Amino acid sequence: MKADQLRTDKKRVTINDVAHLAGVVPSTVSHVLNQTASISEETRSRVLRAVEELNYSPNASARALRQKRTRLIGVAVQDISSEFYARCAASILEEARKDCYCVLLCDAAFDKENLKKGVMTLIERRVDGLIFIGGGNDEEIIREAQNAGVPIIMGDRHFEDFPSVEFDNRNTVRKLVKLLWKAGYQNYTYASEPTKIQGNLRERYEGFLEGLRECGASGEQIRVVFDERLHKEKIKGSFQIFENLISQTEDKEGTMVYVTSNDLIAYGILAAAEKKGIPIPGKLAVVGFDNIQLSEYYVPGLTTIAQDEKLLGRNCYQLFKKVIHGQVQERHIVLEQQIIGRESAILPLDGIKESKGR
Amino acid sequence: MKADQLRTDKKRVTINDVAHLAGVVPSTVSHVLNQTASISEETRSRVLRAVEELNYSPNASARALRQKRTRLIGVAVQDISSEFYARCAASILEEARKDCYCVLLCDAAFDKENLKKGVMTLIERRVDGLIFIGGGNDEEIIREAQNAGVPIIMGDRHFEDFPSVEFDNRNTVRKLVKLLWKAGYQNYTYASEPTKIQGNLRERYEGFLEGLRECGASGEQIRVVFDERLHKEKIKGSFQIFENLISQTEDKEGTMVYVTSNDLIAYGILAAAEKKGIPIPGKLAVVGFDNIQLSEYYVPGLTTIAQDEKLLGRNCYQLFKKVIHGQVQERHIVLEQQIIGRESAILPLDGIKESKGR
DNA sequence: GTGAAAGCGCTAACAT
DNA sequence: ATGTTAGCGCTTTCAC
Repeated sequence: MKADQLRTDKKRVTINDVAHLAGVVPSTVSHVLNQTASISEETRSRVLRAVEELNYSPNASARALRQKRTRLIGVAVQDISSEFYARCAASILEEARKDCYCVLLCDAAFDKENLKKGVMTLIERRVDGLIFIGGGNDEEIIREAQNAGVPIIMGDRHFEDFPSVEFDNRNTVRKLVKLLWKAGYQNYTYASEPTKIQGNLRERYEGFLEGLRECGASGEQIRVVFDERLHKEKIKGSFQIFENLISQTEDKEGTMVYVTSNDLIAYGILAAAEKKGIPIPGKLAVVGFDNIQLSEYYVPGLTTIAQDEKLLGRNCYQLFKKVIHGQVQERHIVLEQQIIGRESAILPLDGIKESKGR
Repeated sequence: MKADQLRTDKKRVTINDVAHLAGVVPSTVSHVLNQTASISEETRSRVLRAVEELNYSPNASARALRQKRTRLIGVAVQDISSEFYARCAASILEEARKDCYCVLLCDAAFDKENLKKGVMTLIERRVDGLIFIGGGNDEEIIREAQNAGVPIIMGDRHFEDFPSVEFDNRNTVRKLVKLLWKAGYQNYTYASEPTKIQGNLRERYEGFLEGLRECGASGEQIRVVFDERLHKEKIKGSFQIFENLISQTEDKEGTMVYVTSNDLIAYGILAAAEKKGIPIPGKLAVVGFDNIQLSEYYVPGLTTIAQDEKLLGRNCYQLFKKVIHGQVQERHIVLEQQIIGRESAILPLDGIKESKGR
């Protein structure tokens, strides 16, 4: 036996076996199973009995080859280990399951090469569609899929005119900043991964700046920290960065509020602050992003921005279905985010949701 | 156009097109691409040029149909949204990618019906193997896959004689309890999802009881809480449960230590304790399970048990490869867990890892 | 209402 | 070293 040969050689039951047992011809079995022609009730039940008896399960590869569609959908995420992406994937999986679509997952793990290799494989698999969740700076990979004729959907992201489902990042953060200003915060630090790669991160940052400008904040009141370390191990990176930086804020008059692009980054800052014994939210306040499960119960409760991953996933999937059926009305869907006020940063009560949940 | 018809009808380039352009016959192209025969350097380069020029990408369905193997692997998890399962999946995805295997993910989302439907679809897809991570009480589903002839691997789980990769739950918890005893804790509460479904949870619980028995603890010192609410929304459920229960511990002499089956459950308890103003770890101590990313930075740092998800995933994948190649030596792999002492429960220093990371 | 027949794109055994 | 050929399991015209 060759080393690379599988021992999957066991005979599987085919449509022919079913046909034979039912005393009909394969195409009849196919028609019964797919309801693609009217079959007499008698033959129908004979066929179904044979299917049952042989425990027949149609071969999806053969079907795909013939039908020129696979009922496979590719989902490429930046990092399946992070709660946001995992929830997006879960949502798409849920929709797909109802539909008998299968999901081929591609986890870039923050690495462009991984993404490329994964997407190329998805193309070979002839996925009926490809949903990119997050990411950026990967035009070449998208082109590859585009040239292969794979319908593409962008989730939590925008790229050229590809159909997309996005959150209203800029406006939400602008609104957030205004609330913070109204609450009396004077000094602002924006803490995020570098924004060059991901457009949605850039939008958030711009919303941050816009909001402050509209409030009339001066340059001295604004500090910005972009750091590569905030990409992968966000908490650790954040803790390391702010363990040093944080002391500087103590000199300033008024409270420093940290606006971050991620709850985990916020936790790193909180951890650093606790270590230094800085009172929260008195001398230092923090706002996260994503509203992960823990954020409601962390002490202090984390003020953050919730994104409905389930809604994002569902919309991506539905957009995909529309695209492959050639019925696209609206190509760009924008979803609202929700500002959630808790203890880590005090927000004025009007207009935002106070969700303590307890 | 029929409603159900896709507009994927665009002609894709096939091996015939490549052969034609290169002036050879399809099988030669196949041989070049798969290195399955020796081809003269000259034809080889001609073929490759044609492949390049036409941007040819082989059709995986056709190949699968012919080869009777799909290079598809199914991964079924209990809940992709939780960090543990997501990391396991990420690890398998990483291994599979290197190998040009694709992963079809099935997320049960804690629902047996979901699992069943998902697995049936995976069977139709003719996955070369199926890795179950976690779960239980689903014999019928496993049988279905078994009868379909799909090689099965169990991860973080044991079922009959199926090849498996597990953690040494019983011994780890036994060891943990002994350390807690040695540290002087007198009162113990075990907090977990019900253990009927998942064998590994049962092992942990038994390790807990064994450890305490060996230490000579009396029945009055032991309390056990199994609750359905700890399955899905673990933190919320935990908080709700212990918000009431926790007060009772204040009457007792000595500190109550909570041994839990999950970090999130531990956080629910911590949140409840903080709300009640109970000093940690003075009057109440907590041990988690899984060592999620946040646990190192939470204040107080969470004493917990780390499981190497990457190692689990890798071992599952490698076991799968061995199984399909018919070379299985050891069918059951047991991995060590790691007890990590932090501030939420004090452990004696000897024999365990003090991982503060800062 | 059912059967006959072709073919989706690829690989593998065999022939040359 | 390359070409010929058959066929994987299914669907889908097209006859009857």
